[in-house]
Amino acid sequence: MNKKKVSLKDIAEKAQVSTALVSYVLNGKEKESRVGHEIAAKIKAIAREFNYEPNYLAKSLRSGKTQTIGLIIADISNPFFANIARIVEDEAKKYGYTVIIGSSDEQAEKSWDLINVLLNRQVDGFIIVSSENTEEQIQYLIDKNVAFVLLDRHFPDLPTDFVSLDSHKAAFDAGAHLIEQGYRNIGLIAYKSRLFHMKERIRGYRDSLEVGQIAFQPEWLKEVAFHTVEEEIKAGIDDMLASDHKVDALIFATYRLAIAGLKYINSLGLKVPDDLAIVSFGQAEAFDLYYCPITYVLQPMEELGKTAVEILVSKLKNSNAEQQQILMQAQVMVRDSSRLKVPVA
Amino acid sequence: MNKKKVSLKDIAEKAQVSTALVSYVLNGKEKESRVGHEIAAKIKAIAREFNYEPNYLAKSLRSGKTQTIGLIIADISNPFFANIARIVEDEAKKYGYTVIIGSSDEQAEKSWDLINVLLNRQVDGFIIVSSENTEEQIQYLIDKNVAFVLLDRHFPDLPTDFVSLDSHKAAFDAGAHLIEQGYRNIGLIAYKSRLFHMKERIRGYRDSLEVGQIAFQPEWLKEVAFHTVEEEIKAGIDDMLASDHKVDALIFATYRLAIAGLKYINSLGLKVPDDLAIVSFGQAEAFDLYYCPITYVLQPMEELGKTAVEILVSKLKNSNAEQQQILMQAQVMVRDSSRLKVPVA
DNA sequence: GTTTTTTGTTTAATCGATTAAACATACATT
DNA sequence: AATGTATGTTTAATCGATTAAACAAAAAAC
Repeated sequence: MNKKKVSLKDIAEKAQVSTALVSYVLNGKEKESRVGHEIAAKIKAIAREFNYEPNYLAKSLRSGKTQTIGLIIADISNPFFANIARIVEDEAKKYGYTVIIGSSDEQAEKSWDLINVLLNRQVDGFIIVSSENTEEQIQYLIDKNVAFVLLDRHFPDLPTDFVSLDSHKAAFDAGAHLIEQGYRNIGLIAYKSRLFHMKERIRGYRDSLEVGQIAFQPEWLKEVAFHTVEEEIKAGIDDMLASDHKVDALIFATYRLAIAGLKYINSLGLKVPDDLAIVSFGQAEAFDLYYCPITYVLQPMEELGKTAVEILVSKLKNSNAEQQQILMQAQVMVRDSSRLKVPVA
Repeated sequence: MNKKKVSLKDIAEKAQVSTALVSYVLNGKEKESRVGHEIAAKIKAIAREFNYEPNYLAKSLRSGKTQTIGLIIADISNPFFANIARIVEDEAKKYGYTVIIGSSDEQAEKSWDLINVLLNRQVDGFIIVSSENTEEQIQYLIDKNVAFVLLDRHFPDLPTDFVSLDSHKAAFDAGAHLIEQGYRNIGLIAYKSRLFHMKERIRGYRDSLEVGQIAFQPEWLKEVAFHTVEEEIKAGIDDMLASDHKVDALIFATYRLAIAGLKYINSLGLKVPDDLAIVSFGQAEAFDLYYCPITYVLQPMEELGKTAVEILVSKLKNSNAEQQQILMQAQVMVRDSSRLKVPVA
């Protein structure tokens, strides 16, 4: 609906030259194309006067580059991803890229849709937080030779660039921390998922028990389905508490799980950490506000996001740049919810 | 980086016809353009076989429409805006639009940048959550005849479409609710801002006191600057508590303010609601998790977002559609933080 | 005074799709 | 047979920018 925009042609007409000259001058190619000084100055003046802004569509159509990145995440209304999105947005802008965000809701099908929509929109590349069962999508991108970087989650069997968290180490540290604080019956609530990072968190947790010489009890590990989190968490916690090896500490593998779990723990009237110590992945304001601040696994969000953009941009510049596979370290931020266990008298 | 995409021309060559026919057929204009049945079928078959997807850039360049909406918000990492963004994203997709989100950080300058970047990207229209002092930007869009809808905030003096909350009524209700629950010394923490919705929240609060026949005390109202929220809130709460008319209830005008305020209230060891009742704007998970669930002003986010998209889309379809100015009603969701005041013995 | 080189500028193809207008046929009317 | 009307299909301009190649005129070389 804009008033007709100023085009190269308008400037060319006004300056009485061809559009070629205008293009050369406005792209700083006066030297190579040896444009006359006076004409160049004249063109610049007119461009300024007309407030000329090039048409990105035309540029993109010609160049095949849109200076646009597609960011696929699970859900922008989840604080974790919203944070990531913000960081990616800011970082991309530094390199002159615009970001288009799409939420997959952890559904492979939606993820497919997004990839297709964004490819149609000719994004130059993708940053993807993969959902379960999307290996074929990734393979498709590889086959099509589309540039992309996986963020936060990756597939160990696929040869892709990625920037993820060392989930095994993070979960191990979380478990080790609880053990150190005197807890012995430690449960983990994770998602039921084939995703590698989730499997790694489970493995890290179990390894921490093993190193701590604690015999793992099957009922300590609950893997809940994405779409029935609320109910399964309740049942899971009930089960853990009814166990012969009643848990005295609980690790949540993600922020969403922690929110749901803590709500239920509240409703049971359990006191944290006396009745149940807590460590969770994913920092959030909610944790600060809890009556007992929650110990959490701090993920280097800023670095994760920035590095992903960096890698993608360098791939876009040089398509045969070396593959980068980066695992970043998390840090256990100790708060009250995992304070030293008071031995039961 | 994709393998060369299939274009109309490729199909035309394969089918031994001109690109015009292919275009007609694939756009369902076989009838009007009376394309032969066999040829049409052939073209469709080839298109399917080649897995043809039209190039949006070319389409857009020709049509002048990009089927893209620019969404300008304060900060995507703020849950309130992230929610809005998600709703807008989903709703826009239903109409075939893609959304590009930009965060202004409440800074007029960044907002300008975003508008320019997005205009260059040829977005068809905007949905804008305005920052302070951006009236001239809005006026610029009006002058340029760019389609847009203001969301959540609007300028009463500018003739624009908008979808906002009835902030006066919402704040009034919040105040009235507290009065009804027996609180008499009610404070309000708001942003220091010229923005209308903020002024309205303050006015609504004051009107509720007046109707409740409570004499307003200047120290009950704190307007804190955006960039020094933390410190100013602390000072403000200290002041309210030290007052001769010590507050027994507090309203927060936004989610961010509530988070900062509650943290400080926690650290002071005050108990909600016995020492201080609370009502806040903006629902959030954090409120559910608080030891005493927070009474909040429920904004009809879903409807706000959907309606904004709807209005914008109808404007894009018909540029002289009637101007829509919609104020939606919020609802006070009563929880424990504003329970009936227990009279001090 | 030619020929070559340098300097300055224009032409025209291209990216991929859309669409009015022109152009062919075939068929129907009178 | 001449004319009119459907029915199919192609041509070519267009959106706005880029850029190799062609062209022309002036300056340098011999």
